[in-house]
Amino acid sequence: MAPEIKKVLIADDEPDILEIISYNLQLHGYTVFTAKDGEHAIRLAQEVHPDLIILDIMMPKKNGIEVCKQLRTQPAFQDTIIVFLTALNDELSHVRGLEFGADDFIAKPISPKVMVSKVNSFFRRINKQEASKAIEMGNLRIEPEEYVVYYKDEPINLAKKEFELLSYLASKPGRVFLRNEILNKIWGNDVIVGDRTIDVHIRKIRQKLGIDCITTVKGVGYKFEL
Amino acid sequence: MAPEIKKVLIADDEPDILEIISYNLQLHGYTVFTAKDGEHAIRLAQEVHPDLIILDIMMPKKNGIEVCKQLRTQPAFQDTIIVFLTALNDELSHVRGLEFGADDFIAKPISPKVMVSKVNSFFRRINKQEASKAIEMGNLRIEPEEYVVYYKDEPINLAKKEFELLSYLASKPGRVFLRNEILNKIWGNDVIVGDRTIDVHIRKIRQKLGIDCITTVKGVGYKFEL
DNA sequence: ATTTTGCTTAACAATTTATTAATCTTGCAT
DNA sequence: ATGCAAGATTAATAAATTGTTAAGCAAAAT
Repeated sequence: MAPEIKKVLIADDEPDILEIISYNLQLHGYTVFTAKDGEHAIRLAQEVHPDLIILDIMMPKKNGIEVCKQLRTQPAFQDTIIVFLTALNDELSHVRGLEFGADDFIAKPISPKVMVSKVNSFFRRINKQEASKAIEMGNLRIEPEEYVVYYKDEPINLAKKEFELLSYLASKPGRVFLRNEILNKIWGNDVIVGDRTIDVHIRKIRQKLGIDCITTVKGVGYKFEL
Repeated sequence: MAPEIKKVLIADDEPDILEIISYNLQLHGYTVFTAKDGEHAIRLAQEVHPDLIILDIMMPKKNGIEVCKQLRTQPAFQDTIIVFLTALNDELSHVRGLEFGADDFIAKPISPKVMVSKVNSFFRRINKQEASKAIEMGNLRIEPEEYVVYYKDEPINLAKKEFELLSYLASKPGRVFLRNEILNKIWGNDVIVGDRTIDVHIRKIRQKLGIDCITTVKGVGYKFEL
């Protein structure tokens, strides 16, 4: 898979908080992006595709809940972990936040140390999500542990990128993955590869599998379906 | 196998207990790591890969059961022995603990002396676990006790590392072991050896066995299959 | 003390995979 | 129909990964 780099986006309108948290997370190996208001956060998120987004609720331009709501409408942010920074005991925000797709909350004020360990635990959650077990559909079975795909119980060997690509698409059958999403996930959004690279890999997968399970959605991306 | 060093991780929120137990175990040749809360324990565990993990149930941040549950989701901790420290007669914890993958319990309070002998016995169990069970597949039989592999009942002498490597791979046929996993298990996660070391050992195994039972998964690792 | 055995490394060969570039197809809009 | 845009294909090339061999060293055995 692409990056070992763990990207965190933090949005808050207090520069001091941004600075100190950002510094501490960087110390622990995270790549941190900071935004000073809601709109900035959205722009940045779309640019760098963070793995974890931390949003202050009260922000200029667009508050955290708005930002979350808007990001969640995009497929690329469906699985991103989004958490809110809230004042202690702000029940209302909690409720509204969960409605709009937040994954969790962090109560303010928070020490950098606690913040780091919170973030660590979010990433453990992310990893667990990704570890996932065998995917099985019709005659096709994808075994992540074996790094092999079976079609009618016959093993088919895919190369690493091919296997990862197929697994990714098959992780949500029917859902269209944008070319950009695929690049981000499999190649990493800092790696720059040509336009046709994905196509060629898709081609090889189709060829090796011999069955038609990857559909092209022109101008958009690819999806897996039987 | 890798280190003769026996690593024990103890998590408890009482510094005194940590200190006295840790001291006594060290006297008996164990390398001890201590954690003061659940999250700390998880972090440490992932870092040092202890052979035995002792968790107090009641801890800040994350209780022992949570820690256990979380570690057990990771393949690397599937076979690690995890035991709980519990207040005497805490039936409920026992039940829940076993559900979440604990191997055993130690009742508090416990004297350092008893603790040491408990730990000793856990390590005997670990050794027994790792030895003793012969793996047999097709014409191939791996005898851990004898440190010998038989092919069609003809003994084949593998060197120590070769034997360990083969046994490890064969412990889960079909499953791909990452190069890193292999290094961790067979060489130890602190030992640094060159890139080609694994390959050379694999080569020798293949050569000596004469049959093709180790498959390379490029960019990923190796797996055993007949 | 000498030999043997096992582990590691280094250098290079071989193979496999990834990427690009160039050339077709195809569907769609004009 | 015609021209374009987006993908598909293919082959060539680059990059990454592994295989192989030989040699040095250290520890164990003789």
